[in-house]
Formats: sequence, C-alpha cells, structure tokens
Amino acid sequence: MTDERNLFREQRLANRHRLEAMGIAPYGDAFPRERIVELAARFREGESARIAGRLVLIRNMGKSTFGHLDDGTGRFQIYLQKNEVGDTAYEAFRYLDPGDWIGVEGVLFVTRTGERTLRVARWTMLSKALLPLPEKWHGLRDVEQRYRQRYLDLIANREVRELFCRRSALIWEIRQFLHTDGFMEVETPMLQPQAGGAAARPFLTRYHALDTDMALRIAPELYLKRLLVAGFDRIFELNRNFRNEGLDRTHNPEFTMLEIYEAYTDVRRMKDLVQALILRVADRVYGNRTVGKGEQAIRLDPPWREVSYRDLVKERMGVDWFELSVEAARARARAAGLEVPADWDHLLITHEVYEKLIERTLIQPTFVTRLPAALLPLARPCADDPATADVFELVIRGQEIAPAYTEMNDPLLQREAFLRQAGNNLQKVDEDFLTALEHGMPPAGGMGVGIDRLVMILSGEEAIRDVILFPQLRPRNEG
RNA sequence: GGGCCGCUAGCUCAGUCGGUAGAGCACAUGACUUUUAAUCAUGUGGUCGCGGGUUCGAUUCCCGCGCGGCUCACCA
Repeated sequence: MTDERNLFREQRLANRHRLEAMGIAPYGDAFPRERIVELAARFREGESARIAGRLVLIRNMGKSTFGHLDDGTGRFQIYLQKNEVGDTAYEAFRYLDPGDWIGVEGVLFVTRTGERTLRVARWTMLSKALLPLPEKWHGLRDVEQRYRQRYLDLIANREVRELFCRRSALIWEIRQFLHTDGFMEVETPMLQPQAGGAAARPFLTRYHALDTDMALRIAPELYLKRLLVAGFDRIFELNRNFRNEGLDRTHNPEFTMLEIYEAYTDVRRMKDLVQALILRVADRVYGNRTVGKGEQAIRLDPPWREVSYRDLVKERMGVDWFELSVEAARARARAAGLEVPADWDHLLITHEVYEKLIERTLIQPTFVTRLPAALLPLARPCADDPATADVFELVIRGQEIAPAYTEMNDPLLQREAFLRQAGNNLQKVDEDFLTALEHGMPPAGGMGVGIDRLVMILSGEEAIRDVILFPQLRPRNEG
C-alpha cells in the first residue's frame, strides 16, 4: 500500500526534478492575481487576465493543452498552445500533475463550444503536489478519510465546501445581529480552576506554573454572570466548550456554543431573541424558512409552538400523571417501555419520560416551558410555583437547540441550589461565583444556543461531525 | 462499554460456494493545435486492515485485535 503510494509520489518527484533541471523552482513566490469569481464577473473577450489556482484537470491534445484552474473562489478553463507559449514553457507544462498550483497570464477568449477561457501567454509554478487528488468522478467517499483528511474532502466534494462556507456565514451573521442590537462580545476563561455552569464531566489538566489542577470549561455561564455583576447589560460569548463525554452522532467533545445575557430582561425576551436570530440566519444564509427534507422538513415560519413541560407529559402519559403515586408512575412508565430503577422518585421518572418519549418527537420548533426547578439550579423559580423554573428549552427536530432562563440572581437561593445539586459536597460549590452574586447581579435573561446543532438543522445534516471541520476521531496508532 | 455491519489497486467499487484477484478513474508510453469526467492504442500497479487458528492450500471459514459506520447504554 505504502509502496504503491510511493510509486505515484516517485513519478511526481521525477516531474519536480525535471522542472528544476529546466530552471523552474517547484515552490514559487507570491503571485498577485485576480480572483476567478471576479474575473468571471468582468469577463470580456480580448482583455488580458492573470489568475492562479490548483490545476484540477489537464487535457493534453498534442501541441495544445486544456486545463482547469480552481482558486477556491471558482474554476476557470485555461488553454495553452505550443506556438503561443514557446517550446520550452510548453515542454515544462507536460511535467505538471493534477493538484499542482500555478499562476497564469494571457488573453481571454471564448472557445468554439462557448466556454470562457484564458489563452495562456506565460505560466508560473507556484507549488508542486507530490500526492494525487481524490478520484475525479466519485469524489472522496471513504468516511474515515473524509474526516481524517478533511482537506481532501473539501477539494473533492463541493457540497461539503458549501456547507462550511455557510457555517462561517452563519457565525458572521449572528455576530453582526448581536452587535447591531447593542451586545458586546466577551471572552471568558476556557481554562478554569473549577468547571461549572453545567453538569458534565470536564477534561482535566495540570497547570505547572501554579502547581494546580485545571479544567477545560464545560460552559462559560458563571463567568458571564460575573460580567452582569460588573454592570455590562448586553453580552455574549461565541466559542468552544469541552465535555469529557461520549462521542456519537450528535456529540463531539468540543462544540461551539453561543451564550447571551441581557440585564433587566427575562426568559420571554430570550424567546423573541432566539427566534429573530434563527430566522435571520435562515433568511440571509440559507435563503429558506423550510429546511431539511421529507418528514424531517422543518418549517421555521412563526409562530412556534409553546407548551409547558407538564402539559407535554400529561399529553403523553395521561392527565392524572402528576397525581399518581411513585409506584403507579413507575408502573406506567415501565408499561410505556422505559427502564426505571426502583429508587427513582417521581421527578426523575417524569424527566425520563420527557427525554426518552417526548423530546425526540418534537420535530417542528417548540418552546418547552416551565421545567422542574430541581433540574436547573442556575434558573430562577417561577413566582407562581417554586417547583418549576422560569425557563424554556427550544427543541427542533427532536434536539435541544437553545435552553434559556430567567437567571437566578439571589445568592442565598443559589447557594441552596448548588448544595442540593452537589449533595452537600462543599468541594463543588463555586464560592468565587457566589461572592460575585452577593455583590448583586441585576435581573437578567440568558440563553445558550448550540451552534453545531443549529447548523445541522439548517443544513439538513444528521451527524455533528458533518458540520465540524475536524471532528474528533480516535487517534491512529501503528499496526 | 454492549450489539450489528464494514475494511479488496492511489480513488470509487466488483469478485472469489476455500485453489493468492478484476473494472472505471488515476498513473506511464505513443497519436492528436478549440477540448469538456476529451478521445484512441499499449502498459504498470495488490502482503484482499493486522495477528493467530482450521486446512494440502485462507483474501474467502473460525478466533482475537485495530480503525470506521449504525445502534443501545452513559451523558441534566
């Protein structure tokens, strides 16, 4: 396998040496040039042009040769004639291989079959490729290689390239939207002495200079709230979180999260904000409010359904669900096909019902409101019912896209909630954060938006690794 | 972590009911000065993922391992 690969490499190395023997440097210098996308827009026959790119196709016809140049903005056909470029330059062109980078200049014309083409007067070597491009008919299909050598995937598969261009445009659009709305982007620590703001296993590491353990953040929440204490009224952070959990179709250990906080508001403002944000990117980046295909097609046109957690559970498990004894609830959940350990209380059973039987059925955008306060220590309880939190979860295509809270800002209640969550393990309570709260945090609404999942939904993709350029894979080891 | 499936030429794939393998593209050589996944002719290219077992003989059957995919579990 390696020998075979080397054979191709040897042939290309031989071509490199032939070029060098002719006085042509295989790795050339900067080459000022016009982008192909711009050339295509201003094309006029007879005018001159200067472009550069990767030579993706070569069709040699004896004393003339056609090729296609791809510069990342587009593709353009080039044409060489032996008597035009001269014997030496034409001879040297024979030592080019598909995948090489070159620069060309010449005059524009239209071929007999109507294709816009550059007749090359001079060409310049920019970079020799020693390894071949993926197959030109079928592209690169091998899933493992697509992820391990994503650059080949991006060369060979146009739709993959477009997906990542859209992802970039989406992120730009979100930033622009928020800046226009008066939000300030901030950067808080990714390396934290104590991971907080969510319940997940962190990646742990060692900081030698301080001789102390550190964690990669699982969420930026507790630092962003410190900034609310500082008096910033509209802030957001758009960056990576790290969670040391399983790897599957919807989970990557590092993923991109947008967190937004706005002082003097609550969860209802977040509802309007997330809807406006998603519609903005759907309109401007995807140009469509219906995304995905078939039964999975998502209609983003408002209004979006809003329903309480309680009502959803009653809808699925019976109106008397919340009056049932633990034993009766357990029996009914088991009858519905769930595995329910004997020591679970009513709250845990109910949440299992929600996660396993209900959430995945919510395909169209749905705000699930009033979740159990016991599960959400960082949210403020509802005024009319302290057992439920004043929150929503935006669910689309069965996936949680954006949780939003009216944020907890009472330091005493916050401490109680932390202690309940930590099982009175004092190690886990973030005292620095509680101290900040004791200095006074204004009432605020806050929200997290899972960017990878949002891109998945808007792009109609089912696997998170298809929307991450370099998804996590098991490292290759020697055989 | 469990279950199932996959791994054959550089790429995309076929195939061998157990007798060491094929196609297209790519690559090489030749022909061709407006081609379009150029065409035509000739040719090169493989430890059939790795290791072990059964067998006269294993790419094929069995076991283990590696990597990947799907799925279940875990994951507020």
